This record gives sequence, structure tokens and C-alpha cells, in this order.
Amino acid sequence: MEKIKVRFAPSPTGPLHIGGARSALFNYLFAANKQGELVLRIEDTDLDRSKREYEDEIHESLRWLGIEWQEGADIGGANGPYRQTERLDIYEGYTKQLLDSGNAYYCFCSEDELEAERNSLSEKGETPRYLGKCRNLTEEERAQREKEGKRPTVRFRVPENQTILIDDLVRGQVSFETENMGDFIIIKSDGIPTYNFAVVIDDVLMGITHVIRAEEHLSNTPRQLMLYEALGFDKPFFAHISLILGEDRQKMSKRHGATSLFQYRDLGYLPEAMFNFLALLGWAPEGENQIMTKADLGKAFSLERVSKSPAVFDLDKLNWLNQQYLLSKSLLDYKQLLVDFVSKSNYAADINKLNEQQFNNLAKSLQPRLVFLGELDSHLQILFEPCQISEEAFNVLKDDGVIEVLCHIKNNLPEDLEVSILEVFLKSTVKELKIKAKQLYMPLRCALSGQLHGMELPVMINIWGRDETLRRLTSALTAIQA
RNA sequence: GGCCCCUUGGUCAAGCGGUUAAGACACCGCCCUUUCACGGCGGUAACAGGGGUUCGAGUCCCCUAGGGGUCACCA
Repeated sequence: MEKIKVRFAPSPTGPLHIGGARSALFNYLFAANKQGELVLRIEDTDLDRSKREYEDEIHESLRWLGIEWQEGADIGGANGPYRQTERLDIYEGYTKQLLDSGNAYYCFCSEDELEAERNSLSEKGETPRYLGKCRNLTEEERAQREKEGKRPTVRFRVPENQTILIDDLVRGQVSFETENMGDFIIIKSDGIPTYNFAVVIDDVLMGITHVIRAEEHLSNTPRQLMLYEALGFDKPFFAHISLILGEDRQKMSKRHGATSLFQYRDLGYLPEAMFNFLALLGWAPEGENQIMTKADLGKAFSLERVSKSPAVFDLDKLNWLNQQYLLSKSLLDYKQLLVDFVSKSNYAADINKLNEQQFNNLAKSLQPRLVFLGELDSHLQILFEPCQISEEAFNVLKDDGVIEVLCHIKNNLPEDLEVSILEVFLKSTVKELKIKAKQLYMPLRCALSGQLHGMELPVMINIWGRDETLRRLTSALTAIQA
């Protein structure tokens, strides 16, 4: 059987978004499942918006996610170049072929004219489209316009009254009528091909067997199919996957908060969690297990199980997955994660001052608590910034008996603040004062950290040291009595 | 607006003519516990509506409604 080959073809006009990442991921998983190959092609025909830095960022984002490809702009390959602006001479021959066969023609209409045409059609309730003004220009008319200095576009002549059928691997058979399509531009007036044209030629020349892309491309597919036909190319299989929506069921956009992959990386999400999460959006494995490695996912993936309906991006689930992956790290790996993450924060120096024992305790205490590494900051703030007592914490401190408990601790705090000694001390204090554990730990936590939640008290006290701990106790007592 | 696609709990989703309609996240409750977490156990909650087809419909067909996509010299 022919080797499966898929591609991900982003436009370098911005950072890699969640949706793009998911398309890349599905392509990758499909290839992995079939022992196929993945091509990474850069569709940079929008000269104004394409930027090399975005291209680099997209490559970097994909690598971070854990996606690998066999051919691409950054690594080359046998079917390059992989940047569309470097393939202009290739497209030229096919344009000529289409022009010669009468499947394409020059169009001299101005953008204003075209817009006016679309508007008037739209007002009449019809599909805005090109009506074909330049469809049958004579040689003379053409020469005349050229002499006037007009730079033409090249349009594809859409066959009339035809039904174009798409056999889509996820959506089944979808049909479009050519009558409301209008001749579309394949070469812009600056000589650069449009997406619909370049994509067809590249997919064919690069040997792509399966085009897996987002649903927004579904309505472009009939145009591409006509191009395959006119050029005499064999068609690949198509699979259009549904979109990812924000919580308000609208297409993901900036107002949905973090939408680029790197924003999640910077927030401290793990690539393996993101990979797992994205794979589960719009696809479901056969079993009930949700936590799956890259290899598991590759083994299990199939287009038949890809959902047709759009999926809402569920941050709660991502958070849960991330926490699960964080929890599964060894202490050593977890510490490395903390070190890397904290190196970019304000507390790098403070962390550096901790001895190994303290850092181990910190890491162990943090591991079951952090959903994503970005939450680290608030914990370190409690540790290294002056105490700010929150309103809820203050309410706890106002309870009966709190002052006695805090005073007792203040007066009896051991000299040696070893964590195990503190644990024993707190436990015996509970017994000694004949109170419930909660009546000791909660007020003490509130007094020292100003918060209701946080790391184990002995760990924090050990890091603060005797002076700082006493200072915090004193100031909390003062605040209560004020 | 035209065209196309989609519709099972709040969310992701299993189901592919006969099920007590899975599972996961979230939520709630209980347990564990040295507070907070982690963990364990349990619970609430769904086939958009209306017509058909069929002995039987979440599953097939039609209509309606809702949502989404697309109609560029953007991809």
C-alpha cells in the first residue's frame, strides 16, 4: 500500500493558536498511526502579513508540543522548497497550463468594481460572487487594458451548473453547486498565487495522500477539487475536523483569553498535558482512559472516531490533566520544573538561598497543590513577601480562643525549626491545649500566611526561620487586638 | 442574506435499530488526613422540538429551531 503522507500548512501571520495546534496534532497522530510522514509547509503567500519570526515561532511551538515532521521549511526534504514564496516558478507552469487550456483567464476588474458587484448581489439576497465580466475578453480588449497599465489577476473558469461532491473522511459526502461559486482568483495581480491554487499544486507535488484540516476550509474544497480536475491531478483524501470554540460557543479568539500555545507554555502547562488535552478535543479513544501518552494516542487514533461537531475548549479539563501530569513527575523532575519556571520569576534569588532540604520540602509540598506552574507565584509570594492578611483569614483570626493559641505557640516555639520537630511540636500542642487540630492549624496558617490555603505549615515555618515566624505572629496578634 | 456543516448532562464525549443511555472534567456529599491539598467512595445531571419509517429510533428520513463555518487580489 502507498505510504501515507499528511501535512500541516500554517500561515506565518501570527503565533500558533490552539486550533492550529490541534490540526497539526491530528495530522501527526494520523501519520503516527499509519506509520506515515508529516510535511510542514509554510503558506506565506500573504506578503503583507507573513513574517519570518512567526514562522520560527510556529516551528518552535510545534516542537514544544512534541510534534515531529519529516519534511519542512526548517529541515528541508526531497520535495522542497517548503515555503510557498520560494515555489513561485513552480506555480507559473501550471498557471500557463490552465490559461492555455481555457480553464483560466485574465481579469482586469478593479477591487472597487468587484466590491460593488458583491454588494449589489448581497442586497438582492444572492451569493456575493464574481459574475464573469472578463470571462470572454477578446485579444484586442485584453491588449487594450494592458496598454492602460492594468495588472490583471488570473481567474479560474468555474464550470457551469455542476455539482461538486466531496467525499470527506469525517463528514461523509458533501455537495456544492458551482452556480453560486463564481470564477475565483488563482493568481493575484502581483503574480503571487492564492491559497486555493498553491495548496493544490503543493499537495500534489509533495505527495500528500490525506488532507486533514479545519472545517473552515470545507467550503474551499470544491474549488480545489475543480483545480485537481482541470490540472489532471489525482485527488487526495480529505478530512475536515471541527473547530474549537470558546466557552461562549463562539470561535476561539483573543477575547477568550489565552489562545496561543505559547501562552499556555508560559503559564506553566506541560506539553504532554496539552498534547493529551488537544487530542481529546473532537476525538475520543475507545476505552475509558483519558490520560494517554503520545505513543498511546498514536496507536489509538483514527479518523473514524473524530467528532463532527465543534468542541468547546474546557479549561477545567486541561487543568485537571495538567495536574495529573505534574503529580506523576518524580521529585527530581519536579524540582527541575520548578527551577526552570522560577528562573523567569521575581523569586529566583529567594529560591536560590534555600538549602537542599528546604527546597525538597518545598517541592514535595507544592506538587499536590499546583495545577499549573504559574500558580507557583502566589505561593512564593506568601513565603517571601511581607504578610498580607486576607479578609477571610482575618475572620478566622477573630474566633474565640485564637489569641491564646497563637500566644502559646509564640512562647513555646522550639529553637530548632526542623520540619519533623515542628510537626511533633504542633501535634503535641493540640493535645496540650485540648483543642481540635483545625483550631490550631487554621488560625496559625491565617496568622502566618494571611491565607486559608497553602503549603504545610512546618515547611513554611522552617523556611521563614525563627525571627520571621515570631515577627509574623506578633504582627498578627497586634492586628487582632487592634 | 446565499451556500455548507453541526445538535446526547454545564463541558469533552461513548453509542453506529432492542442498553437500567458508558466514562472523564466540573459541581455536590461522605471518608481519609496535621489545617489546605492529594487520594478513596458516592450523588445530581442528557438524547433540541415536531412529524414520519419500523414490532421497536438517541441511532434511518423529512421539517422547524438553535449553533457554527464560508462567501476576499487572507489563508
